[in-house]
Amino acid sequence: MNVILKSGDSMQLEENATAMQAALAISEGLARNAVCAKVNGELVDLSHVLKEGDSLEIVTLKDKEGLQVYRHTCAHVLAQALKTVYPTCKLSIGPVIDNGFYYDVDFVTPIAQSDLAKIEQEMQKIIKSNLPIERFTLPKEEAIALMDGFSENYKVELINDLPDGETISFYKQGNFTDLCRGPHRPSTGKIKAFKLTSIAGAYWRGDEHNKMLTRIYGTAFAKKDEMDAYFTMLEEAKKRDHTKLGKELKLFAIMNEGKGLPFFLPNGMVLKNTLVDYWRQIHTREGYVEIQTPIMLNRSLWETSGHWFHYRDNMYTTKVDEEDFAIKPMNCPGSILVYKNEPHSYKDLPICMGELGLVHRHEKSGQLHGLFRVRCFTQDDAHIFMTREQIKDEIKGVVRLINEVYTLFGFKYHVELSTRPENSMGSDEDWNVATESLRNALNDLGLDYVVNEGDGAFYGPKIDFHLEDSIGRTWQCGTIQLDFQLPQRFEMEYVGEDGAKHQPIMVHRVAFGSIERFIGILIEHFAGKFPVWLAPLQVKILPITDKQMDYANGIYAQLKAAGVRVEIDDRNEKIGYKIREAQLEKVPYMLVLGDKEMEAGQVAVRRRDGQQCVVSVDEFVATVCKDIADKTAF
RNA sequence: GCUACUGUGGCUCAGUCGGUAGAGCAGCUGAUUCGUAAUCAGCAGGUCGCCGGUUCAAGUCCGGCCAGUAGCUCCA
Repeated sequence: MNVILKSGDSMQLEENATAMQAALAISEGLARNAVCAKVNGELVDLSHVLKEGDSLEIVTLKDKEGLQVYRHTCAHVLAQALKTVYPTCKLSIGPVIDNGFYYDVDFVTPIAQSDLAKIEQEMQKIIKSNLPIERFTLPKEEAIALMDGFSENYKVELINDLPDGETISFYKQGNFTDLCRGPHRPSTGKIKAFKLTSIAGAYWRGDEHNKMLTRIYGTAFAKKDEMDAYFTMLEEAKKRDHTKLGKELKLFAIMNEGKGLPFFLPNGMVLKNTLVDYWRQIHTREGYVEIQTPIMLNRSLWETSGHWFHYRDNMYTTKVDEEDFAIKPMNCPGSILVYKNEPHSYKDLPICMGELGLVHRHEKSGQLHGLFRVRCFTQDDAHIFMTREQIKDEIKGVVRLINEVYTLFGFKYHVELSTRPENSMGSDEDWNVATESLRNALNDLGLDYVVNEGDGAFYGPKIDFHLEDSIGRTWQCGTIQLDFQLPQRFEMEYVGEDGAKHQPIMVHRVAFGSIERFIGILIEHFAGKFPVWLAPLQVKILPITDKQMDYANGIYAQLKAAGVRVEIDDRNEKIGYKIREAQLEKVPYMLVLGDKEMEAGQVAVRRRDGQQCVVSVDEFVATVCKDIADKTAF
């Protein structure tokens, strides 16, 4: 018989040959590295029997799918080890995730992190005994009976939810059998490098009303050095953790007196203000006006907006003079009141109203994390009020602006368009116009984007920006959301060309998202080594002895006059000590001043990255000023 | 909020079997005036997160609370 290979060539095989036999026929090396096969686009075991005309691809560990299957097999080894060490535990699910795998297990007595070593040892034994992994199938009823016999009630529940009449596949290795779609590597001995990394709680089926099971995380790699590289990468990520750097560089602090409520320290405040200055500059250029609305408004406003009923649990409220108030969790209602403060004509539109709004949201305590998830943060919010016809061009303007911001910081990003969800409000026509406008705006700009069908907000479709930091993690920051609901609830209007009243379309948008979160991301992205224009301290002058103090003071004054953030380290310390300290503070420029420089009217420049040069004072001032003006990074 | 883990001077951490706390850095004082990542010496600094319990005796064991970390759930 013949099968078609990935290359398009056909290969002749004996009748009833397996994928493994096909791999062997191609080459012994391929057979050795084979994890599973892809037959007619579906992943199958190597023991899969081929048929005439099948398309065949041998999957190895080099393929993403091959690595996933490998890790999945490792998850089964984990499960087998758990059943050996803890015979009374009950297994639930054990899938592959981005960098490894996990297994959710219900233990009679909880296990601890320290038990992982013992489990790993048992896994090693299973790997060493190189048990063959065999697939078999059963009809649904028998499958349930089998799992019931093992008292695996979670597995029984899973099978029960599968469609009637379906045959259920199982994988057996030694005395251990697990419900599984497969495929798997042919034997347990194929696992080379693995590690159990952590344990955590996880709800059965991801529902917080269900029992919490113990999740054991692990990872596996084809080779040990690949795994070592992975753990090294994690260590690197830890070094740039913004909570750690935030403390070391004295940028911000979160005190016990207010959890999730960050304090900005002087250095962090410089960073924040610099970002805000930049934000104002580009928004003014784009024709935005800026407003500020109160942090707290009365109940009737929040009833009109709907927050009082739908967002109550997350709002901080208070009662003053018998009247209920809420601290704003969002800026939009305030912005709408500003719009409604005077009548509008179609000639006024679009109105782009920006607000750096401080919002408070009572997020659950367990989800707070550094500056990434806080209870009080500043949104670089703006609302655009416009006519239906203006949607596309306005969206394009916002997308361009967000692109400009992310590009400046060197972030790559991807865009997602979310469309109408099931329980949405507004007419079909509104949704179509809006969604098409967003789509056309993205198409016009030639941007690639993913569509999330039905993932929009109930009040309108949206575009989200997910930015990628320097080590490949993604964060959702910018969003552009169309809103049909609030203009209606607040009875917003403008007078059209026809003299009649019309309802404006409203857009909510943020570029940074939350300034706090954005700063957190910047800290990690730059590992604390901010570009000169953002660095809290840009230049540190280091006189070698106090003989150079007058000279240092002169340079200090000159830099200060040029608007540079500069300090002199005038302590009686050796130059090596001063350099070390400035280096740890990650100051972009250090100026070493000794007799030589003083006599020549020069400065010895040491950059944070180790580069050194000697230049005239004027030349150095010009360099720094250019770095700041151009917002360049090094 | 849930599960697990953690909490010792400003920071990083040690503290054995329960016997009432230790280092380095930072700080202060003095000496040193020095050429590209730590000069030397001295001083000072802690109710061991908080509250309660067990014990002759608790940083250490137990319980509750507070806070942090990882993950889950959530982020209209």
